[in-house]
Amino acid sequence: MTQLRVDAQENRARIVDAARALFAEEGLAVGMREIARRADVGPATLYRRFPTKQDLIDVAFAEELQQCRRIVVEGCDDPDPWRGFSSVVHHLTVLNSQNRGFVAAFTAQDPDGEVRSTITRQRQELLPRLADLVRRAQKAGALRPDFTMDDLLLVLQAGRGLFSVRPTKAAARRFAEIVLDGLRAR
Amino acid sequence: MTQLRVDAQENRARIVDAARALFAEEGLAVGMREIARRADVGPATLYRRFPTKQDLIDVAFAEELQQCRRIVVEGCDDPDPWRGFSSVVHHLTVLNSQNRGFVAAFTAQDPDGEVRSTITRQRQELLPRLADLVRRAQKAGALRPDFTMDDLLLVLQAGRGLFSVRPTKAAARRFAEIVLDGLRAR
DNA sequence: GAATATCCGGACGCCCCCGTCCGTTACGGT
DNA sequence: ACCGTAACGGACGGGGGCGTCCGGATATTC
Repeated sequence: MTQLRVDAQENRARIVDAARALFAEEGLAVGMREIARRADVGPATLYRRFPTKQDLIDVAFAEELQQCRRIVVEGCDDPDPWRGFSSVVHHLTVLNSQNRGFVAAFTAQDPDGEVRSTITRQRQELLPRLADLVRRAQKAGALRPDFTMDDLLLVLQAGRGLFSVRPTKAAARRFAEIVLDGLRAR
Repeated sequence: MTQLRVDAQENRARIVDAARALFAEEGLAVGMREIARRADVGPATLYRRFPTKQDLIDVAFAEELQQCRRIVVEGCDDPDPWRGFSSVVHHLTVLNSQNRGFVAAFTAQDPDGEVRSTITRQRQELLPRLADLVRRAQKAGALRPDFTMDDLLLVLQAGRGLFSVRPTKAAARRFAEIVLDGLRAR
């Protein structure tokens, strides 16, 4: 791929924008057609740039992925492990609540092959870091000792349920607050 | 409607069973066709008995609705309001986790008319009771004073997110435990 | 064992999505 | 200004769900 023609670049950009918006609002289940319509582009153009929905997902969530990465890295670098941990939970919960598709994309296993989408790779890098953060927070006596990584995924997954009502940031923050109070060591 | 012919009764029963199973496993979005196939019945037969999906939902969730009602009533009758409250949260969370469709059906507003499905009526009866339980638990100093009914719905909605992973009872129980620890007054 | 009302399900027309093909448009280098 | 080619999108065949209709099958009644 040398260089796209400028009109093609514009179309590609509009497609990515549309996909971002629709994935965030409606989730990953939106049809390719709907994305194309929103981008004001024919179906063929969409498929030409992104033969697979996964290709589109990878590009559309690149920004969120960076954001996610920043949240985790910053949390892990915090000298106070509990503050780092609660910051991660808080921010990831809010991020989820603002983007219906992202957690789905982040959590989804890619079908049994070696496909290894960008997102999968990121996940594999971030999870061990989080596990370490959890360990440190527990050692510091701040995080309940029976906490496991499964619990973390549990909480993040639960955040997805918030979408059934209204994806208010306030609601997400409140939820994170309650959960974090439940996770603190007594 | 006088009395169904016995073969028709059998078919109706199989339809309800199929709907119950599919709603629980897949959610309310399952197609009428799929329900009919699972019940080993033609589409027309399904539509003859249940012209609307809501009709089918009402009948299919009758049992869960009773169960839900029992959970709430028993919780409200508990002389220890915190024990009652936590029992409600715990059991409703587990109930949710076992049934993808139920919370959706219970939460859904019926479209702006006076339709008033059975489920809607139940909800309108149970919510005030819960509000009272919340008030008593707070007065007893067991439930965090800033708790609101919105928080309760928030938590129950969040429970729906658990379905994205695996609807284990254990996971649901664990989630309820964490949340309840977060809701307890300090 | 017929007569009859009840009930069944295959089939229909409609709509929408899927991924692809190909005739047309318009960009960009000369 | 011209031309080669990248890029476009309407249209296609296939598949599936929707709610309904109607000719045939079956339970019930006498």
